[in-house]
Amino acid sequence: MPESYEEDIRALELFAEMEEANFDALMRGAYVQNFPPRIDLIHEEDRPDFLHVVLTGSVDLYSSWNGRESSMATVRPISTFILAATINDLPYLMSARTLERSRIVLVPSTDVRQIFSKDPAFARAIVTELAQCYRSVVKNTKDLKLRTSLERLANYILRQQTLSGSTEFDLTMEKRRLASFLGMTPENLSRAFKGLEPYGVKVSSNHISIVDPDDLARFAKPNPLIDDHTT
Amino acid sequence: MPESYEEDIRALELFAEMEEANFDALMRGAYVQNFPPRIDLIHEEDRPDFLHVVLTGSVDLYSSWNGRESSMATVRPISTFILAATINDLPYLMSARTLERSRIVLVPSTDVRQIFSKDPAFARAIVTELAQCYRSVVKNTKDLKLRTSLERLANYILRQQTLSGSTEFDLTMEKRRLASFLGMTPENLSRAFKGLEPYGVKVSSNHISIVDPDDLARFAKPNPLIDDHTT
DNA sequence: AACGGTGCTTGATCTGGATCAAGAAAACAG
DNA sequence: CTGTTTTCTTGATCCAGATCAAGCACCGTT
Repeated sequence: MPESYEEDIRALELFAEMEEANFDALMRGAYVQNFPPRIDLIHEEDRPDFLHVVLTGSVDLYSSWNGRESSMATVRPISTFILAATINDLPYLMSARTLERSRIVLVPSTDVRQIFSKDPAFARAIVTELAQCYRSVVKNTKDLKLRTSLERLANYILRQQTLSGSTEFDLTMEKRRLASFLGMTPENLSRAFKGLEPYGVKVSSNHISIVDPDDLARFAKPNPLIDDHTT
Repeated sequence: MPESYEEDIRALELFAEMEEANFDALMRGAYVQNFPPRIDLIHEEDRPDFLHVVLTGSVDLYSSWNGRESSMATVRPISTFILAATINDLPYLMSARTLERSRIVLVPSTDVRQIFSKDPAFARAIVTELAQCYRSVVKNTKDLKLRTSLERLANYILRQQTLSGSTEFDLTMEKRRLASFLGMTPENLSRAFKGLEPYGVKVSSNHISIVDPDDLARFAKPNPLIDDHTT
């Protein structure tokens, strides 16, 4: 197993502070795999045999019920999913599929649980991570329950602007997935983009440019307790 | 500080396995308080000075944005809120108010964080609790994104039936709050109850009776990955 | 270059759910 | 008990967003 990606994993907050010996033990049981696009990695209801770490590419977390499907989140390098199921050894609540060609590390769940119980620094990191995940989902719920679809899109665009650090950027996912993530249909997303034109949002293909961010913000009314996903 | 409620708290999974000395230290800094109905306990954006434990009564967790408000969850005895903010020392994402007269224990957050870092059993329990909270919110999101309001109500009724262990039970919250919790207006909740009559749901005031649970289940299609809040 | 496939857009229509308004029923205070 | 307030219900109307249908743009394949 090449040293290279182990360093990347070690750099993750989740693994940064743990004992060297324990980290090595975790990595000993782990292995890397390359997946083509659109491959189902895990499925709702499965047992969490592995903790997954995305090294490159991207992964879609989605859920289904009664023939309907909804995109819940996107996992980008370098981060893990789905920790909560692994830790409590309970069935996955979401399915995961690669969006593009992806390199993914698989760490046996039993190893994670075992080392969790003997490495306090690792335990501390897991708690921080879980609390963060929890807070993210709460923010997402507030977004869904308190805002209209137009407001959700406006705030999504402002968040992407912050992430990219520029008033011009490319969408990081295809529009049909964005629609599902925001809880709307592709048709309505198309119309919603049009609906934001009066606030200075220009869209061509997957390129977005914001004429006047303040103008857009006056409509979107972004709020750190919903939109700041770093805390 | 009377022994009585300390035993109740000790019985909580979160505190059950920790060292006696550490539990005592936690309780030494804690104090109990009685609150009348409809008192705001904490407010979004506040710093988490205390971990709250509900001994009696009930507490509504809700959120606001842009003049709108939505009920997110109800906390019933004996359980805690809001752990995630306390642990990571980050602002609350939700506000909390008493629904009825309630006895609540306040445990200083600094004590919780300090003892968390030196008591492995306590750390383990916190992880389990956080993972459970996380999974609950994910289930709630799936409920919201994958189901119509009528389906959400039908499944809510089936969940309450399971909890009460009977096909007849009383609603545990007023209808306007239930509506908000389910993501609909009070007017529409009223109509939704009517809409479930064909499936054998009878409502009079806050008393519900289900004529044929199987009939209702055929419509509601309950799913453990959304509706079973014990895992 | 022609092709099929897929995603995106646009228009027309439909519907679930929100809003507005008013009356009925409870809950509460004096 | 009585008047007041709040919740719940019902009806009428309105609107956001879903669905249906068709055309268009893009992209990799052969």
